[in-house]
Amino acid sequence: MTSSFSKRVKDIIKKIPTGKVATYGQIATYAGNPRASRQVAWILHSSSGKDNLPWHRVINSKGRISLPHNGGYEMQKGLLEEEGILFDKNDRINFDRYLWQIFEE
DNA sequence: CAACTGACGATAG
DNA sequence: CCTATCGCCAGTT
Repeated sequence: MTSSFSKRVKDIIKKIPTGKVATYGQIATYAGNPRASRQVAWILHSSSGKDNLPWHRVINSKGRISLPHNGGYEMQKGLLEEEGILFDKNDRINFDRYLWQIFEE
């Protein structure tokens, strides 16, 4: 079942520092598969509530939340704002300020 | 083993 | 900005 990839992804997500966000591509890349961004999303669905994953810190490459406005979008946005992550008027996150510099750790 | 599924990404128009 | 398409990969059925 849990191939090392999935485990690594969960591990990485847990390491995202408060006040920072990461993209699916980033996580997938860091986990060893630059093209497995979909699995990252899938894993979030699979175990965001089971493990204590800060799923709200994971966004898409556009700097936006992928969830529909009636399916968690507002909740995720609220959680991020509580951590000090603000959105611009296009509802996008400013990568220069909030993107997790994953290779610095 | 085959088909299907995704909270994606990049590209093309 | 938008939609349409294809690629990619792990996990399910």
